[in-house]
Amino acid sequence: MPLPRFQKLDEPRKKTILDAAAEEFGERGFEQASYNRIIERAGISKGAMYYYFSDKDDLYRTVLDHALAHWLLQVGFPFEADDAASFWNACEAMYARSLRFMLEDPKNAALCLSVAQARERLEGHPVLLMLNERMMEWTGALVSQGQALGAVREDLPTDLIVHAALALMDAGDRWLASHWSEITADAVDDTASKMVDLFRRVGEPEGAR
Amino acid sequence: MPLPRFQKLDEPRKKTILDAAAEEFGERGFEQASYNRIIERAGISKGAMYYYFSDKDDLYRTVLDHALAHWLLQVGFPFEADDAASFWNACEAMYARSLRFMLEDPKNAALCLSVAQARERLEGHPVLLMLNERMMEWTGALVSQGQALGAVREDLPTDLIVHAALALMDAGDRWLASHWSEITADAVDDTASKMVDLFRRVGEPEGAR
DNA sequence: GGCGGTTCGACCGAGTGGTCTAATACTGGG
DNA sequence: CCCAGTATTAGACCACTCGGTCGAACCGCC
Repeated sequence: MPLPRFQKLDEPRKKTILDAAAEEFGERGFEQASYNRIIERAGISKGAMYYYFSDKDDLYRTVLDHALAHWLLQVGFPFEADDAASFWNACEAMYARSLRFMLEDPKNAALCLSVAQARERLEGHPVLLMLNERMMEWTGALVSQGQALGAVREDLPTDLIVHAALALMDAGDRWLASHWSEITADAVDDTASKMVDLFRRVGEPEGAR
Repeated sequence: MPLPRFQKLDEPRKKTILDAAAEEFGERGFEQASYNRIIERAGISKGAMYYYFSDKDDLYRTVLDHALAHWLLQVGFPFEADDAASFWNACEAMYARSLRFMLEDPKNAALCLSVAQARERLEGHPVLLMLNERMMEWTGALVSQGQALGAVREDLPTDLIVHAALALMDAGDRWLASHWSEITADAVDDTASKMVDLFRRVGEPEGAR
């Protein structure tokens, strides 16, 4: 919710500002990020910045909104499954999309990771907590769908499965990050397949294979 | 590495100071923690604090050292395994100890979680990074032991397994934290068993059961 | 009295998020 | 073409917190 004036800005200017903010917030998180430094990075004056955003909070929300929108667009869809096998295939495809997203847009990737961090710390900026809750609901829905298709076990609390799934996802991201240079673009599908196998092991009903 | 004078303080005074610091650092992490606030909490003057610790960094290291020492003592040992089955049993016992540690000493638990956080963010205070590296080496050794006993698969990169294991552990802690009130002391073993089953699913060789 | 170890808190410079005024750029109407 | 009035920009300034310093005071002891 930037002040409406911001929307009227020409595209490159908007991008410059949002990019600078995304970098700073991504690198340091909300608290540690310096509004002054963002202003400096964006090559804009303080007055101008406060003319477009009411405060640091406002800018943060705007930047996160953008990143999340990108993520949903690029990763979340399509997801179509009508039996257990196609469910796991769809997961694999989605995971591969997620990897590509991280690879090609590290700036937004860092922001998305900060959402995961809020989950890990159980605290953080209210906006992070809210996004994280949405993320968990979204994952919960996915798990339920899997259960309905017989792809996911039902003998554990759903929220435990959700936590485990998200944790594995983060672990994968982290492992990927520490092997960044070795991951060529066409190794993505292979990696996704390996990772989703871990998800299956955790999530599949006993003796499903 | 507090200044040697600190060691000569009487026990309750030391405890007051370290507790205050552990709380603040545990709640907010190194950067966000306020040295001034710790001083206030400890009910001590600034001059006295700087008389015992050379700076914020020094205090942080000291506090983390204490917490880690406690953890190792209470959780790390004993761990004895001479075949696949006893390996997983030992894991279960260790996980149960870890749960008890978290339950009965939330102050230190929060500090230990901040180490996990450094892993998740791939950055943080140098001391956190170092501790985290030690933690990963330690887990890596555990995985190797498991592999030697045929309890852990060898078809994945070791460090991926380590990342996955630590992630599942954190997920368990988090899930536990959000069900804090429901966990009675004697439910610990049951929970540990459930959780280690997840570890087994991820870590065991194909078709081991 | 004087000495060393200890405690105190005023003070410092740097950096924070945020405000405000004055100057500038841009607009449409006469 | 000029001018009034609005939209935009610049950056000095504000109060505050931060980690850290320092000289004075205090205390028990010889």
